[in-house]
Amino acid sequence: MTLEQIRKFDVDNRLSTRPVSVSMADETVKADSGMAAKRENGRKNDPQRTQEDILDVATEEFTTHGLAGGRVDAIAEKTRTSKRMIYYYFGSKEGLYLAVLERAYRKIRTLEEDLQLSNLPPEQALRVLISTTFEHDEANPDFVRLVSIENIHHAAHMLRSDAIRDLNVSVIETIAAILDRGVAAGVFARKADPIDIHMLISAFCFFRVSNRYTFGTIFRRDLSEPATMERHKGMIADAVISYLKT
Amino acid sequence: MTLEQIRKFDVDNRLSTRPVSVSMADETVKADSGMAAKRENGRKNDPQRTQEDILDVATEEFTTHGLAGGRVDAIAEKTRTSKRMIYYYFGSKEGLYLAVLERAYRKIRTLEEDLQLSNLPPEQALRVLISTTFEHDEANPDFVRLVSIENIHHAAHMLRSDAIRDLNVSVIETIAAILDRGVAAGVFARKADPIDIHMLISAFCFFRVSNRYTFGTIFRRDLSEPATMERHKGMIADAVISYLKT
DNA sequence: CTTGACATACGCACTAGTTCGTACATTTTA
DNA sequence: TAAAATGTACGAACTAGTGCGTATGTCAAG
Repeated sequence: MTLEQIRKFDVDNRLSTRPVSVSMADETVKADSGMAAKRENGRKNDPQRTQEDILDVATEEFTTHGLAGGRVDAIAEKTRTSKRMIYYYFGSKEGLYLAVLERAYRKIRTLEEDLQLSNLPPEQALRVLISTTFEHDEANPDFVRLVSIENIHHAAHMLRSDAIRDLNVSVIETIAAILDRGVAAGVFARKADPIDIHMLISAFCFFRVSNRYTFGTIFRRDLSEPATMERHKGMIADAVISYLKT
Repeated sequence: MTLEQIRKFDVDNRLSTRPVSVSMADETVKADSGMAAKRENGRKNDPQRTQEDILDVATEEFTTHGLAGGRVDAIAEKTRTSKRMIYYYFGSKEGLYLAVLERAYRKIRTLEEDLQLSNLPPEQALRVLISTTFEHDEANPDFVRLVSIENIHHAAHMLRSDAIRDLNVSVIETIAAILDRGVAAGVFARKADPIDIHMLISAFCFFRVSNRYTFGTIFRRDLSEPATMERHKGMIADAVISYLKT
């Protein structure tokens, strides 16, 4: 009971925004807005680089050991800076974790946006989208890991971040448009729910990466092998499309 | 560096089998073999019940907080016994976690075995199998959680347990038989790999549960709603079958 | 059917080592 | 010189694991 309370307090308490902990929000703005001259010459003070460095190391640590398993001291050691700086910039372990999570989400948003699918025929557009999702998850195991960890924690941290919630909406709109065009053109027989379709695609792509180890151990199969990857990519695309055509 | 070493040492060191820690293996045997008279009357010494009690609480703790996040003291507090007993029976935190994991796997093995699918027509057999998988994952979020946690730890604990590895093989044989019959009967056009098909089914069913929180948060959708469940169950079945028929 | 030796089951209270976080001092930049 | 950035050393709380003593049940001998 006492332990539970302490643990809960710990989590709730992380809301207190430390001096610079908000700097994550305008990070990019800062970099663009004028005085980024420090980075060029090999001077010393370089907050942006320091923060990025910390985030890189922290991502690695958290994705490998989980949130509770990740050690702040271990992160500090692998950084070119000190533990003091982690707390200076991110306020707390949870603050750091949240920053890692937000950065991971921000990274993928950009990738998903510049897909021009509206001029492709529906079926082909869907295949491109599936291909992209597949390759994205395959190329970003860190992201997959973080999402898995978030789920273990009931998405508690994601709830606090408005930024994260608003992201994947665009994917749904893209899918919805493709489905509508497909039905209108008569290539898709079924009027499916776009979120369901997104889930069908996402589940497979995500699972391949998230459950790589247990699945690989049980069935003694290396899921990262190129031939296997190609076969799987084709399978999920065929499955989705044949489903929509039925 | 030092921290890493210590952590690794910690993990490796848990192999040492404590006096009674093997009792998990012949747990059922013990219970059946004669003197189980203790349990009936409300006497005091009751190893089986104590161990079960500990495992119940530990399952809850680990699935909620992860392996590193789970606290032995917290488990001990919620048990009707003491922390000393946890170490008496399971040797270490990792030992306890492993016991939890094994029990979870053992539980599902029994369910999967008594499915008589060989006399059903292929398509229907597959639908029943998919239905079963779907409902199993839905009904056992603890199991799903544990597998997710195992993946974060690179399936390190599963590797040590021979018992776990040998389980899911039967599912593959079942699927292989169905696919063969389907192709022979001409209802399935495609000669698919049974492990791939298992993955396609498993991924969706698993993802619905494992990513419930993040998915629910992003798309504001409650995946445990009956109507949604039924729709999803139908979707994955239709997708798999239409894929095989194409 | 007692009695006593012995093994198993159990609990209190403690320890050694971590782990997050911070107070204080110092340097760098503007 | 003020403000931002950084390093060092330390502490309070937590956490896995244990030493030691007690209770409970078993079994064999008297």
